[in-house]
Amino acid sequence: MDARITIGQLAKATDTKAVTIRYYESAGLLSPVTRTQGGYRLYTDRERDRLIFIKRARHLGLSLEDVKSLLGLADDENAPCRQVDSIIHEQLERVRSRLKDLQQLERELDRLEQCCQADTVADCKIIESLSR
Amino acid sequence: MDARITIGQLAKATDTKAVTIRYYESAGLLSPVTRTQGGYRLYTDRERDRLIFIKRARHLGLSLEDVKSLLGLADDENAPCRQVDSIIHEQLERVRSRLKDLQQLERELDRLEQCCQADTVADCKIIESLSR
DNA sequence: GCTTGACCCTATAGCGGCTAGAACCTTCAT
DNA sequence: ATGAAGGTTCTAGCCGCTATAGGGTCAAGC
Repeated sequence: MDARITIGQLAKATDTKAVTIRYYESAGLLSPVTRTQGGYRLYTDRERDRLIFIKRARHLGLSLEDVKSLLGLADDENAPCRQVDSIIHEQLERVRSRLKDLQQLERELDRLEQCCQADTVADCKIIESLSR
Repeated sequence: MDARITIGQLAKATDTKAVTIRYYESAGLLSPVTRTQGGYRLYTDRERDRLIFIKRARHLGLSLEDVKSLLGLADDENAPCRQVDSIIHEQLERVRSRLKDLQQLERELDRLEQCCQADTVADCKIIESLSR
């Protein structure tokens, strides 16, 4: 336990790119425990778990800012769960709103696609529809 | 007819910001017919219509690159409609794929939201789920 | 003709979340 | 001692705008 791994090993272990890990560091999400004399970043299981947490949260579509908040809350056992809830809830609302937009878009594109049987742009209903 | 309007008037007429119009110009989508001696851009109805076309296409979620292609096709009466179709079709596919992802996401977020009734982060199922 | 104020100009930097590249340094096995 | 593999920092690019700074132009009213 407490084994130290380099950024490349951490990257492989979590299926992340090393550049992305460095980027998360610059964004204040994940720091190496220490460095070698030559400046190589070193990580432990703790950071690996943290990175997995980050990836799962990102997979939910959360912004890095939200992920940062979640990490802060996760670090404090006494933090009110309500704040976690509200981050998730707001994301759910964003996703639902985006879904509505996309469904509307799908209908429009589908209608457009259906309506054109022409050969040339001169008779193209799609172009016509965009030009009105 | 053939009245010349400034960028601000075009912006108001099409509900676009002047900076955005300039940006479209820099992207090769829309140029003023001419300029005043002092360098002010001047537009006619033709550019207004073109900008409306751009806005409609953007509203369909098309990239500026795609919009540019559509404009090129629209300018050529003899261009094959097939190319227009395929731009629309590919966009529809992208939208459908994104819809699938988002629906999956909605389910995950919904599940997460349901499962947490705790007071503090120590018992929070959401955090637990992210940490596993 | 002159001033005022609304409008316009260019150039540059920033957003988010990475990704790519250059130019260099470290580590480790042989 | 050497060479390959992997690490370092820094800078710039992607998309589609948006914001800011620091200036110039235009039309109207006096």
